Amino acid sequence: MNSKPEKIIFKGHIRLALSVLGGKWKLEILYYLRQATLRFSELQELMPEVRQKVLTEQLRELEHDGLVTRTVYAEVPPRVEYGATPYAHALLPVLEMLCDWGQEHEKRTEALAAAKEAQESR
Amino acid sequence: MNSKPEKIIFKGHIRLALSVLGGKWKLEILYYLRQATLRFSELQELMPEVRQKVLTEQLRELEHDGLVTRTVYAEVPPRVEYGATPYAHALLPVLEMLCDWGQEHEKRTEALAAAKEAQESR
DNA sequence: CAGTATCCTAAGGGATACTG
DNA sequence: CAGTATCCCTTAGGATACTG
Repeated sequence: MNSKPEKIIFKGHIRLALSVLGGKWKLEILYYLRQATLRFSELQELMPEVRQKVLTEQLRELEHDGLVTRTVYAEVPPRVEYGATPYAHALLPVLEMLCDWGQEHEKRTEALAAAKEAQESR
Repeated sequence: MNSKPEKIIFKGHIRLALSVLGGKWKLEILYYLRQATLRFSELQELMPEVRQKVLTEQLRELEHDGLVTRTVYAEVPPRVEYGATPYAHALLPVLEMLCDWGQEHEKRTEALAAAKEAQESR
């Protein structure tokens, strides 16, 4: 058996992950679905900048990739609820880290900008 | 002070992170630079599918966002080395998790496909 | 070696309108 | 309510060629 401790990351795996998560709003959707199922309209309210069409598309793709569940209630008016699957939940820590990093990055960028300004007004 | 334990993720932070890491090859580049600095040509060999122009662009953007360092050695022929900054290193755990997840996802997808086939030949 | 300079294509989304 | 159906447009990234 190959017991090489070397960490081998197959390019394919990053690429695969990116292909699934690459949509502009997918991570955000998953984040909103992390704890509760939400109706389509609730997601829309949370993300007003996203067009219905696009939101639907992204949800369909996430569903296809097994990250969200879609439950249709045969009522009038129709009700559709979206939830996160276990596979999506496995992604949450990643999301949180990404977010923390984004926060750090923001701080850093601001600090840099401030420093630059100070230098320019010198 | 606001001691609300509630986890607030500002949309902006995911979006910010995505805007920095969104390039098609950026995560992969960062991965290759995780341990050692590499020359431009070495990166090219590692990622033959990426055109020079694109590789250059992605590197420039990463540099601009403070994720990679670019060192030019005034030699003939020119030598340029790229390295990862501490900010990039803070991202490595995320990368690894993403990768692991990609691997899981692959397995799952294969399992699903196999199951489907079995059912169809029934 | 490590780039720029052009040109071009594909596709992910955006905007608006219509419907079961 | 929760979608489809169109049309359109930007832009990231690909292909090829040229240079300090």
